[in-house]
Amino acid sequence: MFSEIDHNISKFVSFTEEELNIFHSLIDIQKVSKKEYLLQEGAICNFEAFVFKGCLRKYYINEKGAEVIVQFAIEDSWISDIASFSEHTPSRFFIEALEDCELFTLSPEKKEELLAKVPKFERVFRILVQRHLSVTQDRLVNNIVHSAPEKYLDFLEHYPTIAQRVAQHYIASYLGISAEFLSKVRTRLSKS
Amino acid sequence: MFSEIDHNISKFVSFTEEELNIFHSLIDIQKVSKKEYLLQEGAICNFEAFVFKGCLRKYYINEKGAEVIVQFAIEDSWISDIASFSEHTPSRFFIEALEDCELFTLSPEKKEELLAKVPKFERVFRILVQRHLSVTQDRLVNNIVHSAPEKYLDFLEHYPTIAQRVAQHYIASYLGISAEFLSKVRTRLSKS
DNA sequence: TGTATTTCTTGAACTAGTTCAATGTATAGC
DNA sequence: GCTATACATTGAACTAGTTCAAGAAATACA
Repeated sequence: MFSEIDHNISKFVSFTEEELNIFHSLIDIQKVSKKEYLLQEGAICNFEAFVFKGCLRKYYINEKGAEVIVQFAIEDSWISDIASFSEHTPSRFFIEALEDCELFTLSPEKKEELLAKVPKFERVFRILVQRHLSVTQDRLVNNIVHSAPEKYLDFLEHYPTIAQRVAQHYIASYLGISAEFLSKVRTRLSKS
Repeated sequence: MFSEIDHNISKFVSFTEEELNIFHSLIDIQKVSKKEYLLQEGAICNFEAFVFKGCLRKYYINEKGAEVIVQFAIEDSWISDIASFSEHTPSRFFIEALEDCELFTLSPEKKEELLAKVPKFERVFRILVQRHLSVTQDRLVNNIVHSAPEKYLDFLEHYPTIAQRVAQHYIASYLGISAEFLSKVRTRLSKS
């Protein structure tokens, strides 16, 4: 049951049985059904969640009232609003389950407790954030420079499983293009 | 001489005199003249640099041969290529001084040494990366959703000093719009 | 199984932003 | 102070992407 998350954190730092037990005692299991929300705008995000089953989207509503998807999370990935989580400020984001999900969650208090008891976790979280930053920077650059077809192909390459699991208009929102145009891009691509 | 950098890291964690001395003994001072490069594409980034004087840009060259600026760094900010730095892989980026600069730099080896001697630094670096991630995420979202005038106004608001210090076509590149269009946007904005 | 709802496609009219080329304006270095 | 070079502006022609509206296809679920 803990094998996926143990594997995920052990990519960077190795832990003893004992240390992993402490970790396990501090994380909670949470189930979220499809269409349920893990986080609502205005709430303070009190978790860092590791997905071990299911798929979620994180989005916000812009000034024009449109949803803008900023992240999809599937198995073996983490989702949270770090700014809200670490500074205890209200979130701008919604996190919604797109499928029935099973998650491990860590609260700010338990995270501090974990860091106090097993300081090695500072390193794990630093590296996790670092990787997340690297991915976000790539995505930013990708987004600034590439045309819609390029962005879509890039998405397919990076997230082939997500592309099959979520509705196309969600992908359009994630890529920052209109759903109609994505559809046109797809037919154009399939003709070549 | 160390006061700026000490202040920068002490925003998150407080240190004893002793700990700061260890830190100071491990960082190097480096001067870079205008138009000189701190990092070239293909090289392995062997530093995390804190700018205490001057201004730099980080960019890469895309498939079409165009420069794409991904970051400006001025006083009191950090610049590096984390992916290359932490995984010892060749960088895709150039980092060029736009003015004469003075920096503190930390090599991967000395960073490890610092973390070993003063583990509290894990926390500092985790929080620094976390903040950087937060800023990058905002920028990404901003970029996906906003029109050129909105992006430019947003830039002016967030980085008023940079806007005055660097050439306009660099700002255009950072915003992901053409230099000509930025010029048109500016005249349009000044007429209202 | 049938119906409601959500998702996807297509076309026509439009808009934001690009590209290219030409001209004007600063600035740095000698 | 002059000249070369880098930087900024403007206009005209173009292209990528949007918006709106309507219909088709897929899916969910009672």
